[in-house]
Amino acid sequence: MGPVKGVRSKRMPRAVRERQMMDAAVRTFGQRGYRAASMDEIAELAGVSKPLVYLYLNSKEELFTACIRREADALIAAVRAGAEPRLAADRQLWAGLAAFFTHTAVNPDGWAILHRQARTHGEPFAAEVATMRDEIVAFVTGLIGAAARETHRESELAARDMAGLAQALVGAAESLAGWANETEGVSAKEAAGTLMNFAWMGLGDLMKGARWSAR
Amino acid sequence: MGPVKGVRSKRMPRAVRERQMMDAAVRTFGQRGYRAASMDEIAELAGVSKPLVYLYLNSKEELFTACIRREADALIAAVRAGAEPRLAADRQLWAGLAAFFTHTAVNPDGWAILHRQARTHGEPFAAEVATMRDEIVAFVTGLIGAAARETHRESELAARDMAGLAQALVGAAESLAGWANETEGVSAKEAAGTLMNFAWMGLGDLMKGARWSAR
Amino acid sequence: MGPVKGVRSKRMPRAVRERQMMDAAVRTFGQRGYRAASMDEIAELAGVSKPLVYLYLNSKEELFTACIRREADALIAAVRAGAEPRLAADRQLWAGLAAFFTHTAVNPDGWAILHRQARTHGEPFAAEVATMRDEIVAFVTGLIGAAARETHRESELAARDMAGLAQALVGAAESLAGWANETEGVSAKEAAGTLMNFAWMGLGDLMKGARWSAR
Amino acid sequence: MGPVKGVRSKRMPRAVRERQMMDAAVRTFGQRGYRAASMDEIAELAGVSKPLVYLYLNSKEELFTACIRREADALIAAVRAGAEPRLAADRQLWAGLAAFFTHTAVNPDGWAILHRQARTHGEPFAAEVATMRDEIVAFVTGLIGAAARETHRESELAARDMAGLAQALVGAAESLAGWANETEGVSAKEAAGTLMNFAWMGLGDLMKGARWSAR
DNA sequence: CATGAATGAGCTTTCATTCAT
DNA sequence: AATGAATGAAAGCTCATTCAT
Repeated sequence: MGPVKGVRSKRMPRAVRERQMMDAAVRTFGQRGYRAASMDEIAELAGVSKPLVYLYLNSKEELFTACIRREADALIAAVRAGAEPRLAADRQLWAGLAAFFTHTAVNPDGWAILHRQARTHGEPFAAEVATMRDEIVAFVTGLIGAAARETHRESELAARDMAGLAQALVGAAESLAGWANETEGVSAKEAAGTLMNFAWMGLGDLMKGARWSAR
Repeated sequence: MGPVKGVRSKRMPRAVRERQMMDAAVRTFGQRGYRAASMDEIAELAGVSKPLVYLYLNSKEELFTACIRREADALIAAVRAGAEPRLAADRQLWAGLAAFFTHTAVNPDGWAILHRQARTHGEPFAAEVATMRDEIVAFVTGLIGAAARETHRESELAARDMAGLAQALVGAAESLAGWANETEGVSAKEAAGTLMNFAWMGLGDLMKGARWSAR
Repeated sequence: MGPVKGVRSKRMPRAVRERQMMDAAVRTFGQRGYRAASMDEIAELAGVSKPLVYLYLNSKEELFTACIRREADALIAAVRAGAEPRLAADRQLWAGLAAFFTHTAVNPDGWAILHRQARTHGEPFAAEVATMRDEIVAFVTGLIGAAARETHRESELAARDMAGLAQALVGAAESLAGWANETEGVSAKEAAGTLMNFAWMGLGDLMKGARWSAR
Repeated sequence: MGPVKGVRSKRMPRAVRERQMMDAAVRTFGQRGYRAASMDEIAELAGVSKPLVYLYLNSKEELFTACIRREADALIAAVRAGAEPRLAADRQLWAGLAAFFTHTAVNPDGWAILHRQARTHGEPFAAEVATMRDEIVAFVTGLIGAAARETHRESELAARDMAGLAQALVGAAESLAGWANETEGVSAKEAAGTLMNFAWMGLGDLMKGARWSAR
């Protein structure tokens, strides 16, 4: 089971300790929020004394920034790993969404930090996460453009339209991530399916009985 | 000109004073966040002494809750007022979205409280705003259902599907609200149009050149 | 006897409280030094809570600066009050020295702040007290010049020589202040007499053009 | 080139290591002050780990005391070496002063420790440096007595007067040391000359029995 | 001989909240 | 109706000091 959280286990190499601290910080920041989280609590959860946290991570601000970066990188990596580039664009989108829902479900504190906390506590942090979100939006925009080219020789979608659409899609995904994690029995794949139906087919078509499917 | 903010003017009826305090609180909470906002700052901005804030609003927590309620009610009212019930369901949806984008653009501090702060600072506040969001989701779900009935005798959309779709739609709207407020020259109606295209027509149709229009 | 130090006596006008705090701060800083003095100790000695000290004096740094200024002003005022301008220059100097020794004897903590602490704890504070010392040096330089003119039509003392002499005289006075305060039974007037013997008889010869030389 | 400061070089004899540490400590204490200097900084500047500093010097307090002693001994030695006992008393005094000004100019951190820091941070340290100062004052008192005997068979200077004069002279010297080190282009010999003018010409008259009086 | 890992204790500062008038 | 005066409690951060290797 590894060392029990909250109990001091002495003399570990720095890298290990640092990981423990970051884990504790992500959990505490995710659940309490940046301001409400105290360094005392983080240190206790990590099973170390407060000075050690400062020795390794320097300050609350730097610690939070480090958490944001770690979680952002992990999320991006998960999505990219999910969306295999050999697939068709719409299938890539579906797979990316599924990976996204899976990752956020498995890693709720990290998701809370990125989605809620970082954007609520001042420019430096918000900028950090905005960079990551922009990366995802760009990724999605690229997929939409690719899909358009695959489907029709001459797409009628202007660049600015695509940006708005990508914003809407990402926002919808973020919202569904919360919903899926809270609603009993909604799996990541299910959520991804719902969103693909919504995004790809549109409400109008859905009402006529049309459905998007992986093939 | 009315009483200048930040300057003490004596002896006003309670209702007026209370309004001044709430205005100051919404602005301060919206810009600083719940924790970073200090009662000192709120009192000063309201032009009253701190004990008076406590006399009327009891505590920081209650004050924040009161702000959430006031802003939530105002937002719901704006959306309901926008979506005239005599219109067709899709037009109602469009009108409601336009009203939503307009209200959030005009009232950014209130929107920040609802969208960011309340959800980030603990259950009691999150629950408060969840209630409002559920109300909006229910409203949207109702519109989707109505549209389905208007269009086809037997809708194939199950209740649970509709809930997910409504979640996605509301999330997309929230995301676009931020995007529209930050992006130069994107009006509320434009944002509503973008979202209707996305939601009603779907990416698939959009690529074929189809567009949703108010008529 | 007034309110006993260290015991809380409630609800006093701000000016009174502020004076109590400054008194406590001068005493604590003077005896412990800037760094070793804790705001806790100052607050306790002043008979108030720590937050009140911050409310009125803002920070440890500002509090220390305020102490320096207050004590510097008091010392300058004491010396100026002692040296009646109607007297001959040498008598003015004697009177000023006597006032200086008296003030430092009566006010040892204030003197410790100016002479020891302020100069030992960083530029901002050192600059503050340097200003005052320069004022005193200028005052003494003026007296030396006046005495020279009174005694001999054409003084042979160059400006730079006088600056050095004034530095030496002030340094000697500072040193004697410590010695007189520590040595049993040395009064302020006695110390002033000793220093006048040392300084004046030397100066008197200098003014006649005499110089000591290595051979 | 010798080992570069701040870089670890392994396995040196204890005496060498200890010297490096003391050098680093004198510099750090002299520039930052006793409290503001951190053992971390000292260890880093010495190029060793903190535990080694503790192993050799035991504690911050002992380290500081050791610095005071070393610098005091060095200063005394410099002054004694300067004042050749074969010379006449006034020339001895001049030479001693010149040596003093030279040593403090060359060794500003050591002088800061003795003159400023040690006297500012509590009895134990102040006592340490007071011993050294007393030694210098006694040395000067001896010179004054010798000069008096050389000049006049029966000196009219009582012992206590001489103590006061020596205090004044030493204080003047301390003050001039600061002035000379800060003022562009004032050499040690020049400062010694200024002080001899000030002091000796006055003392010369005193020895002839002259006295300044308030009337 | 030498150090990486770790902490107890203390400091400055802030804030929500109340009392006496 | 309204406020100047005051505080308990806690938070971020630093530092001298020690252990285990």
